[in-house]
Amino acid sequence: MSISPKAALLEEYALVARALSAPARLTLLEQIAQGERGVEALADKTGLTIANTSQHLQALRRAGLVTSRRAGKSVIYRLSDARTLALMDLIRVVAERNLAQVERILRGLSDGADAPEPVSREELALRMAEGSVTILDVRPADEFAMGHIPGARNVALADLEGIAATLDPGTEIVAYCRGPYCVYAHQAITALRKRGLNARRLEGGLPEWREDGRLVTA
Amino acid sequence: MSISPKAALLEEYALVARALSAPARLTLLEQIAQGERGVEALADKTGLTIANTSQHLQALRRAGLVTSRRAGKSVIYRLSDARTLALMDLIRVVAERNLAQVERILRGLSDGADAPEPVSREELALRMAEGSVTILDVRPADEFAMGHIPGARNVALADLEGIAATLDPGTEIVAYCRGPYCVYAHQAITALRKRGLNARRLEGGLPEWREDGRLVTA
DNA sequence: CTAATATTCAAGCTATCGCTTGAATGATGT
DNA sequence: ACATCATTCAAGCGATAGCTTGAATATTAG
Repeated sequence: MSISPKAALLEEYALVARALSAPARLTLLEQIAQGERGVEALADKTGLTIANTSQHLQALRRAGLVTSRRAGKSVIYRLSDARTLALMDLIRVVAERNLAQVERILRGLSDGADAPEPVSREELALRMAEGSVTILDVRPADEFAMGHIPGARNVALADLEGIAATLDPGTEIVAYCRGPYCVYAHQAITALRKRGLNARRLEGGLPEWREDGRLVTA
Repeated sequence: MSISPKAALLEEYALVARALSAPARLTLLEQIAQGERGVEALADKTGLTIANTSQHLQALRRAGLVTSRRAGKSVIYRLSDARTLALMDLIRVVAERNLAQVERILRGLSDGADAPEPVSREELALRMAEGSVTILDVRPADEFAMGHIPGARNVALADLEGIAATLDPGTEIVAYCRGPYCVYAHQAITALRKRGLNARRLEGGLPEWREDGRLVTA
């Protein structure tokens, strides 16, 4: 009565894909990618209830995408390894290349302004060495506090309008946020470019930067 | 009333993942990876009903994983591009590394025999140039007929027992099948090694070999 | 040991999924 | 136009997913 090994394998592979098939779990993964966190913190960040968050996290754990450990009263979840990020990114790439709807949404984020190609992490590292670039971190302050690209300035999207005037139009600006799923950087770039500033988006976000083994200051 | 762009994007990404979350669709993708095919052929190969197959194929198309074109009365489906294969493979890798259950199933396929590391496609290409290797294609004859690695010999799993005696124990044997989801090659290796033959599995299968831009003879 | 806190479990509800069946649509050849 | 063949559509069914609510289970503090 045992099912075939092939069917059993496919069931397991499907389990991994299924874990990535709910938007709520994708946002959870995006948050966990910023750094390990407990259930309550993740629930706060994502707006899900605690119980719901716990259930989603267990689904992610069953699929091998995250691991958990106890720390006192809390249970801390973290990504299993870099492959989880790679998988999320590949899904994003497939969606961007093949789904017209994604194209449309991303174009909508630019809101008429031209959206230049993102800056690669390598290029940014070079520019940083030259000191010829201003880096904006457009994530919430608490995430910034948990780690950010050295020299980056933390600016909430809401404060961007006020800050824009203080930025040098001559220096190139590079903005980043949580990662490839995050739209803050897109929106920041659009706002800055409308003001005539030379702003581009960083490819990926902090998790990818960190994954490259580059320096992150707490 | 419009939902946020972020939520809309996540919905699209989730759609891609969801397409990969049903075993039936994974087997369909594996078949399509062998070469483009019509609905009826895919239904035959997978054992699904025609209508069911058609519905799954449409889900895959909506997710951008496959494309279709009309050819006379038939509708031919094919993979959108190499990224679909890459995505399937990354899911497999994540499952193999992180899920104990997968480990167990794969070990079960070796059935007590030692399972050596698979042969990389590069290594096989070198060995082929030297002529120091026997290549076995353990897929069904009709798939073999649609394309195979040059010089490969097509052997059904059922006939393997009879063939084994005719194989030179001195020459290394490399077996392959449809791709990383296919278990025929695993089983073939196990059977051959039990007979004392020096057999290893090719990494990936024909689609991956083809994707590397290597020669495939019809 | 008891209280407080963080997480998980369990039950229930609605929406969706995967599959089947039977009818409708599209393209081709006579 | 008609018949034929391949595919898609539409309706229906049982099973499952995602969310909520309320209770149960660790773990630490007092």
